[in-house]
Amino acid sequence: MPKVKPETSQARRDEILEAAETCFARQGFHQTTIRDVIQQSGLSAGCIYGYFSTKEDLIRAMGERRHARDATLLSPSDKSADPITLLRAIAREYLTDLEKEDGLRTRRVALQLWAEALRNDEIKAQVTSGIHVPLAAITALVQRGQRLGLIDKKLNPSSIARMMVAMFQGYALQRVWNEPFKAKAALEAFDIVLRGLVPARVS
Amino acid sequence: MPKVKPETSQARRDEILEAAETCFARQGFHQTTIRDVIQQSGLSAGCIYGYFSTKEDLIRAMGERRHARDATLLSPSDKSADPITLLRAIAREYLTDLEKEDGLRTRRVALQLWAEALRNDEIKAQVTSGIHVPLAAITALVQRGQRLGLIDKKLNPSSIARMMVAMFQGYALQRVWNEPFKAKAALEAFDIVLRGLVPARVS
DNA sequence: CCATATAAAAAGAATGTCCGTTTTTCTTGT
DNA sequence: ACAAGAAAAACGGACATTCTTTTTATATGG
Repeated sequence: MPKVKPETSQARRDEILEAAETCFARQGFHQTTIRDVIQQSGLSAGCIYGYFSTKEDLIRAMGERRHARDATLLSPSDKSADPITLLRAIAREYLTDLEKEDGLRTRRVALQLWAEALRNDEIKAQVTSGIHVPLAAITALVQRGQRLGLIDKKLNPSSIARMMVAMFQGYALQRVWNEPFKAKAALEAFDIVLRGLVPARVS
Repeated sequence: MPKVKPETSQARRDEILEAAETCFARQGFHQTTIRDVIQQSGLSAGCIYGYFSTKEDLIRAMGERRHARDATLLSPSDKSADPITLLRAIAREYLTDLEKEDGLRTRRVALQLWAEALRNDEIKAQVTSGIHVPLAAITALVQRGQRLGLIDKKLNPSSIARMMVAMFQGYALQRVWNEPFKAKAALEAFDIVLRGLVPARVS
């Protein structure tokens, strides 16, 4: 019974996704034709449709791939250091990743997905769940900081989390438009926020 | 000479843009067909192509329209109140506008434009110039604040401006995805940033 | 260990729909 | 009445997808 080894099959799939990502980053989902993906991958129509039933399916798979990547990026290093330090570590990791050249392609696709989420519920679920993970992590950190007295107890943890995530996403936007972006400067700006979190000193 | 009055002509143009905006907000640029716009507007293909030479042209005009709207929204009220208050006023205006239901349609189109900017240089120019106006305004305010001793002189004004704009844009993203968004909570979070700006007290 | 049969996988041509745009015809304002 | 504006039909091309043919990998029999 001649069936190709699963690892080979998986490799082909990745090959196709890789080619598709290149095309999508360059031209967007809807300007990219299957022919483009064919050309980029060096494969054929029949082959691609063996792995993805439809172009939409390919986009969905693209979303999954991205989702997985970001989930690992923004999850807090589980060390039980103090919350402020951990927040800063998360920001640092995200912002330096943003600065890297090779993350650009990925982030261009991410922006496409953000827009796609407006009209495709499945993509939207991917995108929002991709947000909720870091939201929850940051919220938990802030709460811990409050318990430790490092962060003003009057502040709403989830509002803070939303603000930080908004910042990160906004930076990502500026980055893909090739606006001047320096992780160092962005991190300094993030420190301003951290400074604003500390409880007012009673005088 | 039977030519329609310019005001009528302008009204038609707006009518078309209005219909297009509805379609674009609903389905995105590339899922919207000219036929959709025809149906939505109740006009005809010939008519639309009399006002816009091409679909791309329609998208470009859409971008201009949005650009104009946002330019007025984020420009600082020119009063010479203290910079911190003015920053807060800008944030307040933007965030409450974001909360309004009728701004949603517009912002959905904005997100499409953000993605479109990746592959269309004209749109990209619109988008980035739409950013640079508030960036400059906020930078100037921060500088004034520093001169007045209200803001820590060690901070880089344009980094701060970029951070704030990133925040605003990120909030806009969350908003169009129907994530829970409350202008009040967002403004409180913004106040954290403002608090972080004040110079460290010498003790 | 090689040869071969076989079914999956890939290639490449073919198909039919849909869409942007143009052209032609009709309507309307002045 | 007449030219411009608008409607509606028509066109050509491109695209996603399918279908047919060819190739390839593997399991089995010698």
